[in-house]
Amino acid sequence: MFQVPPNSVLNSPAMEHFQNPNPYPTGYHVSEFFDTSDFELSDYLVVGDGSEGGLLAAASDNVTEGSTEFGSSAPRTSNSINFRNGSKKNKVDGGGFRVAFRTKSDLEIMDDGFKWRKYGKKMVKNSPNPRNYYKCSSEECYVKKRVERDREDPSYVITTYDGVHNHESPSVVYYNQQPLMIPDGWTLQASSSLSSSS
DNA sequence: CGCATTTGACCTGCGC
DNA sequence: GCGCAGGTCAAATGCG
Repeated sequence: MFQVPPNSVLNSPAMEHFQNPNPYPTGYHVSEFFDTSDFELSDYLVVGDGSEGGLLAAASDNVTEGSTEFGSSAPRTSNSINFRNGSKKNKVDGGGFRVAFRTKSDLEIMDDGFKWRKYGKKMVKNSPNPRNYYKCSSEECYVKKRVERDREDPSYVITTYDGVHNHESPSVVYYNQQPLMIPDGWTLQASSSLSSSS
């Protein structure tokens, strides 16, 4: 079931960006933007905001700062799967930050409220599973995401978002009309409190 | 027929 | 400078 993210992560500048203003509306947590009946959100990792070097925060028992792979015990090579800030090009498009999720799911395509266009697929070293590349199909929106299966446990899917949507999700209208539902174990913090607490 | 996906080629950065 | 690996492009293909 859901794990409670450490407050250090929730209060991080990147998470503030993540909750507000986009891609998700103020006050809602990301989990509410996935159909959680199909998968288990187990880990997530904010790996950079695109403006500073290095990791911003790491969450869950399996992720430690300095080891940017989710629960991997495999030795790292210089070019193994990594979530270094900026990756190889040291650049994050789409306005900003990068956040990665590790989710238990049979489905690699999850409806997060945005429309994505696949533009690439690549076999990556040290992993039997291909990595898929998607761009937001909205005009003037340059957010990208990468989706791949966890090589340690193929039942998990790792999704990495690059950037911030500059438009609202089609689902925002729907969610704004719904009563606020918070999954057990999650805390809800308004973005204003996040701002003032820093 | 239009649009999304596939997939091989190409580009770029990094380590040796 | 060279080779490797990740990321992107774009023509071909498939599907509704």
